[in-house]
Amino acid sequence: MAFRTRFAPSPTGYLHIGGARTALFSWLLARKTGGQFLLRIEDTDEDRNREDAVDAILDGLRWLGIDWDEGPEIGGPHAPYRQSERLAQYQAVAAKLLAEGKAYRCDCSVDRLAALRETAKAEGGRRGYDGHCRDRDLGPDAGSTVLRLRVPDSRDVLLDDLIKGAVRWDSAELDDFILVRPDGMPMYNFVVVCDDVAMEITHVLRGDEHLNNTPKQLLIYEAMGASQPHFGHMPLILDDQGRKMSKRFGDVAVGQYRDAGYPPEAMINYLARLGWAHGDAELFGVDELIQMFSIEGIGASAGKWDVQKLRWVSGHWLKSLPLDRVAAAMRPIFEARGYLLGERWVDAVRVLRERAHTYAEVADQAGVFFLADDQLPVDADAVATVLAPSRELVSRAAEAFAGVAAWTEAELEAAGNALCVAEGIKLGKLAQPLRVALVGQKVGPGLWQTLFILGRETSLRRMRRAWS
RNA sequence: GGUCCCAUCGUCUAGCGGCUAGGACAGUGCCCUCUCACGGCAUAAACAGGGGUUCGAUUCCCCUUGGGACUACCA
Repeated sequence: MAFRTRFAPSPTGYLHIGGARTALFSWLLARKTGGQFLLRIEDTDEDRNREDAVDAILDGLRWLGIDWDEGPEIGGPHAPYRQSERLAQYQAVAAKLLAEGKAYRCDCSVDRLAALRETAKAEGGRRGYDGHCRDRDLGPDAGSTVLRLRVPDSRDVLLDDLIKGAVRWDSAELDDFILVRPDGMPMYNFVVVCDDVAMEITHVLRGDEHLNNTPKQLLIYEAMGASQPHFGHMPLILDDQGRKMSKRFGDVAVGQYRDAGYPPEAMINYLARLGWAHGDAELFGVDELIQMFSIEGIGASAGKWDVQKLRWVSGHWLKSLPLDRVAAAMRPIFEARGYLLGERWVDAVRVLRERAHTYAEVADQAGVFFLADDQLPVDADAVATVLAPSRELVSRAAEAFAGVAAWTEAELEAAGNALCVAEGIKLGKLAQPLRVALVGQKVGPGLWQTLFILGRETSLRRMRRAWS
């Protein structure tokens, strides 16, 4: 069966990792079943409605490689895909509900409502709104009115959730909630249902925080006489405090991870594994995910965001992706740092990615190759304790390497080993001071690789100068 | 407060009545080695508690406890 799924973010200005994950799961389901994945912008709240806020979300999805079959920018058979442009449709549904007596007008003041909520809370729960206008049958000339749904007095509202299983509510717990505001702007629960019906969505995957909205929406489907889609409420992503991930925690926008140098493949892989499992497998490429993904594999309990594991996953992809892809991703990062890329910069990427976990780490370590000598951060302590006692040796090494015919790792290694034999020392005795001379640090890639990437000229210059 | 959800190593999880409770990240130790990484090997680490059901519960049911979400004329 082909699923029609959707992701319906509100324009917050960034793609939240929780949203990214529900989008990913929904997308995976659509791709797996040969169905469609749609994107819809929930922008009925005029207060926060900016075009660039939408773009940030689209950019995040695009970066992850999540494409949509219908939605902003590409349109589709159910256009428009912005709720702010679908007002007429909601009004038509509202008018029908009103005409059929499924909904009614209410002119209670916000003050009265607030007072009602207060007492309801103080007295221990139940409805906040008392149904005051329920049977007053207010007409169109009643002034400022909201439209409320007539909720059954006390009846079971059942949900068979794809992830949570059977959930039941008593409609007595629900208010005659508001469908449309006095100014004609429809409320969230109402538009969601209208759109999911209109767009023929078959499977709704969304965050757990929406579980309590579901009975209201179920009642709206009933009032509309529309058939309901399947619902799956995904467990939340928690921060290290065990709370729902929020801006307050720090890095909740996928853009922050992109900027921090995580490859999208890593983000996809980690996001997928957080809350979903396929046996013991940990590493998944997108194609594998599409093939392996299943709703049954989604867990019911919330999970904590673990940057350590993300980093490990990222390290895997950094090493596994085609070298040219990684190099292409690295280039702008190198340039942004003002690196002077020599002819062997791709070799540097090849060597460095084996020891890094993110693009940023590669860039950090690449400085020793691409920064001018006087820009290099030199470890003074290393120079004093490791290099200084062996300056003579390093300068003899410079002459030995100067005689190498072809500046290749193999030749360099041969020359280095020959020098050790001639000096009667072990490689370690030569390598450490040499490394400090070459890169100004005690740690770094293998000596032969370092020499090769640095090139003859720079290598010899740094050995001869030896930071003195 | 009310409604709802959740509960296996520190973390992500496997388990779908009978297992020495498995894997991965992180931790620790060893190996590899020109350093740091990478990698390899090893090690430590969990079924929240109490009742049931059952020949037998991590697994099914109930309660307790603990966590979380929601509780707008926001989405």
